[in-house]
Amino acid sequence: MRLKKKSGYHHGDLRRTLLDVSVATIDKHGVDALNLRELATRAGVSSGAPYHHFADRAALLAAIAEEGFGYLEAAMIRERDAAPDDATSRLAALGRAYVSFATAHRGHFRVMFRGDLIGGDSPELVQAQPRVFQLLWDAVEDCQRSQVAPAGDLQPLVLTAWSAVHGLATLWIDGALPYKNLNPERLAPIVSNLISHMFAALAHNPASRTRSSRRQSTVRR
Amino acid sequence: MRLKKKSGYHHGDLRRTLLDVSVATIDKHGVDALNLRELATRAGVSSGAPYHHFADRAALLAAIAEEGFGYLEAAMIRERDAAPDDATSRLAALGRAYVSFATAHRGHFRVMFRGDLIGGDSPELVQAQPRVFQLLWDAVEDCQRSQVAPAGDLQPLVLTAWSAVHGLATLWIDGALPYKNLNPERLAPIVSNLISHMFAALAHNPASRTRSSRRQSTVRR
DNA sequence: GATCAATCTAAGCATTGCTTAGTTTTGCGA
DNA sequence: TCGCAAAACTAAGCAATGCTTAGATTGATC
Repeated sequence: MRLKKKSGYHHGDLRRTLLDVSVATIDKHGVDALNLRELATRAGVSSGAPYHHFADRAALLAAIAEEGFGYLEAAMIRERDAAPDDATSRLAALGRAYVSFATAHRGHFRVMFRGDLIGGDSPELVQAQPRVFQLLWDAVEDCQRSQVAPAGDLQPLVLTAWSAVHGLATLWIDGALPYKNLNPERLAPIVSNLISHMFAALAHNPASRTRSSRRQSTVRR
Repeated sequence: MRLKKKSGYHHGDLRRTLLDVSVATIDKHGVDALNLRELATRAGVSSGAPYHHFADRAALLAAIAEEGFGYLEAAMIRERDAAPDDATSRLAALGRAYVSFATAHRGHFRVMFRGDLIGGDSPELVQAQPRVFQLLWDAVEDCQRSQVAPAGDLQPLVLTAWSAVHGLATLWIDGALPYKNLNPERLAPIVSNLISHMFAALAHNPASRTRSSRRQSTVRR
């Protein structure tokens, strides 16, 4: 990953090269290992050149995050539309796409939720995340309409589904899972299985209304 | 958070002070904002002093992570033992404790899973995480024994439970949840509800065997 | 009371993010 | 085609920060 410059002085597509080299570095060594001077050297330019394409390091990372959300959204839509045409299958497909994206694009994923690094100023980035979230929200709502998710407040359901896939992706990427035998291929069916049955099972369990307003009447005043 | 030195030259308990000030800074501004020189100034010592207590920045962060795992383990045990004496309630208590810890000790939690920062060398740290994991594992196993979790391979069940609480905690801490009305108090019942019913419901759903060996016989050769 | 280890200070080196001033190239209108 | 303004890049350097080194101060132990 050291895309060379073509002519002498002008690089040709330095912005693209910087993004690619950065993502590869972050994938291999983490965000903190990304060094703008070394990055410039690897891209074949001087250390000041990147600043003509990105205001600062945070802006570079924000661009990576934005790109990542774009890829993620596309992958989720693709998998969802390729899934069988029932609400549960489509939600499961979204979950699988989420985890698959994280494991396959570690470099992007490692940046996408680091609000502390990228300082959520970029307007494109601010809009990218809610779009992904909306996909999930709509799918859960479909499950509810199809009565394969419990009635009631949608928020806890969406939160549960998102947390499960996000947690799995995060733990995997951080290398926190104490399983040696766990590769990304084995992750997908776990997600599938989880999502497919979780809401369906909950829907038939009368105790699982999700409104949090189950205060006991004795406590009420 | 600027514990002063008592006498003139020697601080008294610099190590403790460094940890406390660090955690407070990380809680407020993130790990990347932690600056050893400013840290030293805040603790009232010169910029070289911290290196007599921590080999480098990574070692300081590792100490914070280790401390965090200790607190987390204690909180989980406390909540579990205070819960009603059935497997489901105890697992739910573990989950609540996990999320509560994360929101209440953001400074610690932000470091605990950043293997890229702390370089997993410290032997105490290496042992701390599996202990927490074991708590979860045992609780899920109890659920299985009590038949409130599906039979079969335990790994996907543990993974699901852990992912859900870890994801919720992570999303919350990263400020990624697009809910304005969501405070830590509202998180706890969501976790409780999720954990309490997830496995129980799954246990009665015959399609949810967790062994991933459900290849169709037609594909088998 | 002397000695030694632990703790701390002062000073400085190397790395890295970013800026500034000037150079080279490209694109575009006259 | 010419000329010029904007874009892209280089070279040099400042400031912040992690870490090291040499030496000063303190507290503990015999």
